[in-house]
Amino acid sequence: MSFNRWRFAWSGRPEMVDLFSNRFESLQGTVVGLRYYSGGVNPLEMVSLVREPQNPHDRNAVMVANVDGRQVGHIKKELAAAMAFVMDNNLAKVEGVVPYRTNNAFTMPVSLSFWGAEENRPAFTQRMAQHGLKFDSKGTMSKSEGSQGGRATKKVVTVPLSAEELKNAFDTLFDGLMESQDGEKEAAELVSTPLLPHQKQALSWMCACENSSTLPPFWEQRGALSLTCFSAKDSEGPRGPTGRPYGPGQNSDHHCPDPYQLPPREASSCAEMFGQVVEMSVETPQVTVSTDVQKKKPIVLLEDSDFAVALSGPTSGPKPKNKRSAKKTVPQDDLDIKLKKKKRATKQAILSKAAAEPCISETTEELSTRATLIICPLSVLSNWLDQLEQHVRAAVQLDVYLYYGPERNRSTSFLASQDVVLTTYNVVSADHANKSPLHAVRWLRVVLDEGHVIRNPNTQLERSWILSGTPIQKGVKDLWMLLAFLRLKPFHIKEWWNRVIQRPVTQGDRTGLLNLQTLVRCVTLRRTKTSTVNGRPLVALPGKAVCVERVELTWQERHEYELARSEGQSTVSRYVAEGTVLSNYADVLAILMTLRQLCCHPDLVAKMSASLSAATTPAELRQRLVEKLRAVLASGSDEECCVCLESVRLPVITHCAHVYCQPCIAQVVASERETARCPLCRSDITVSQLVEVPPGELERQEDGARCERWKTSSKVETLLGNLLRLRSEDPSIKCLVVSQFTRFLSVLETPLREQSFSFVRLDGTLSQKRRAQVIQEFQSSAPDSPVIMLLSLKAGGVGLNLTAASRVFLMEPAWNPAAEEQCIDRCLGQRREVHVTKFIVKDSVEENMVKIQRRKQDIVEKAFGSKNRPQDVSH
DNA sequence: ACCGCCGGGTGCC
DNA sequence: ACCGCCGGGTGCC
Repeated sequence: MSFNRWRFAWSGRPEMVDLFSNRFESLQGTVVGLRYYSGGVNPLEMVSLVREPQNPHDRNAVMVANVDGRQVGHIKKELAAAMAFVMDNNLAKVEGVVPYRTNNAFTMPVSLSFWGAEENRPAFTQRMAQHGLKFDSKGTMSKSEGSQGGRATKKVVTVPLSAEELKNAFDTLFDGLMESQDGEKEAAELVSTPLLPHQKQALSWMCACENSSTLPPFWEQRGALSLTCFSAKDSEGPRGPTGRPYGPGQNSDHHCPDPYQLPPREASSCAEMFGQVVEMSVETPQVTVSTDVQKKKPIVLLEDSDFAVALSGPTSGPKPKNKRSAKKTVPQDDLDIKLKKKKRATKQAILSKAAAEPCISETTEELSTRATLIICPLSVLSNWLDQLEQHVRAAVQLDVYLYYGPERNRSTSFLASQDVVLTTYNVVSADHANKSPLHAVRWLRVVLDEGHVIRNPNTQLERSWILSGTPIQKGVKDLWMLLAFLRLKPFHIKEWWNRVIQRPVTQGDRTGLLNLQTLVRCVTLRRTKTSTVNGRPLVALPGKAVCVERVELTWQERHEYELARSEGQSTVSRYVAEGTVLSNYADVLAILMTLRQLCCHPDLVAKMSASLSAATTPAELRQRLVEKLRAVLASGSDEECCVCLESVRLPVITHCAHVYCQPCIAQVVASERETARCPLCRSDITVSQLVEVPPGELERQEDGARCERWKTSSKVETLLGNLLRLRSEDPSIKCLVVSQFTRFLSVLETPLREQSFSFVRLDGTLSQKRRAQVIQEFQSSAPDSPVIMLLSLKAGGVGLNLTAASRVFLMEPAWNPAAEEQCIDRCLGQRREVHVTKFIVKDSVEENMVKIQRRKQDIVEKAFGSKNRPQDVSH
């Protein structure tokens, strides 16, 4: 995972579970009443503690449940009385682990840990003391209850992970998966395209996932791993109604499940706990971006074998509608799902054989089907259709329905009769408001493409897969969403996720990290473009020929450029002499920006007033800052916020003239206790001093620029020459013209129109809908379809697929070579070679861009290092 | 539960 | 016999 993506995962606060993060105390208690309940617990397993305020026997009752949610017993009443107060008043959260089992069939010990906000500690301690539970300074409980306390609390001393170690662990979290899978499975007959070895492997793995009734190693080895805290199965099975039934006054509080109401469990409930993630392509950590950026190649395999029969269980309802083996395989070669490639993209799929939820299935009347539902972003819909079309044998009648558009067929029986139903996230959520037929069908399988976008996982599924290139965008918490969707027991319950993964990981606990790694390794398949199978690369990419075309400035352009350069150079020299380069970094960047813009077109340069230090009054300073900020924005450049390393959103500028996203810098300020400092130059900053651009000003700037008479530039002419030549050679060739400066794209529109080129423009300002339209137009092979796309480097988002282009013109070098690389990859259809032309102005800043880029990265990393290591905050 | 606790039966040795 | 002791009934909250 990339540096930036994991940023919050180890920077603490933002991902902190909640306020319940300080361990107050641990004590040993007793679980009683075991003989009345069926929930089993093995030694060292975790249990959850649930208040039962409605319990007719004791309003203080605290119920104990195992990982499966089955009731184990109750906390002994004296202790329950103390816990009830603590829990009801939110003084602390309680977690239980059963340390060992006695040979006593009626009670068991439970080790309780209390977690709460520090300010609640006194109230907590006092209350516990009132109930005769006192804690000494060592944090062990003295008095009552704990006659065997010594055995229970084995304090494990761990050295917390450093931020660096955590980061490395995250970076490699998805590495090395599926190293030793050696099974292969051929595609079904209906697939016309032969599978590559790694596809057969993945297919074999996926089938195994869907069919398997045995536990993945994760569960089997739980004793050896530190994930010892789970009961994979009810080892004792349901005890049946041998105990006394609930009395007549029993109320049906659903927090208190009545074991006698539940249908008997399948012999092996562990079969339900099962899930897999397939990761499809890889990224290199941004920190180590180098020239040999890894190739990315998304892969998707779907396979539907005849396991429906094998899997039929009590809740599955009617099974296969016929014996036609509808198998679908989409070889990766052409499946060109373009991901939300932020810095680099990773593609993953997650599968789970969803649990048969007894309590839910009785409430809904749903139509079971053997159909597969595929949900994806709109932009890749056509990809799926294409791929199905392309790889399914023509003679086979595969019912694929596109559930999209106002006329879509909402009949549940119709949908259930399909083999594949394709739809988009937007349709699902729009439908959801009403009564969605999608939710009324019990799909055999659901596939979420770009699944990291899911919010509310409520579908009922037999088995589900998630494909995602960016399973984690902000932090580990993102994974929870996916696990929840998959019903990956027990982690779909927030409590277990928090206890086992989230809190330990955010607190730098090695065990937590190990748990996370184990979990991920067990449920994910990762495929990267550089993955090898039997020592051979998975994919041979078609080449891309990159050539650099040097651009000579005209005499007049050179004159203007040199003026700006010498002025900038003297400014920088002065900063160097003063040793203030760092604190004037924004100025340095601005100077470089101006030079870069001059290399493209003089109109890109925003007029800027003199240095900030010339400002005397606060109002004047503010005005200067606004101008500076506006200049940065108006250029349409890809200025990055160095907190999130993304393009700046909601830009604000500090008094030290550094530009950040408003939320990012606000968070920095909030997280530093005393005085907050600018991550770039360490000047003191406060939120109130942050300056935003007054709304509306940006537009005015743009309008003003447009009034002037259009003029050309050397770079524009060079591009135009290329385009005209191409058109004369082959008028159907499609080109991408890529720039970081949206204003440059605007400049280019004029000559393109003059020369009657048919073109479209794609930049960050387009709505998602319009964007999809533009892409579709450009991808069309109709004779009058556009042959040129003006593309802003940063416009890339989910599913940008521009395979129609065979030529790419990069108008200027980017700070971040990976961004260029990605942009090029987007149009790499696997069919033909792509020609890439980079324009570089001779004897200019552009030639030094790569070096400058490195230096900038250094500074950003330093800024980070000091921010993320608390002990360094004071220098 | 091979416990603790309760409460009835019982009562020199 | 206003006790001790015995032994059966009993058992989460």
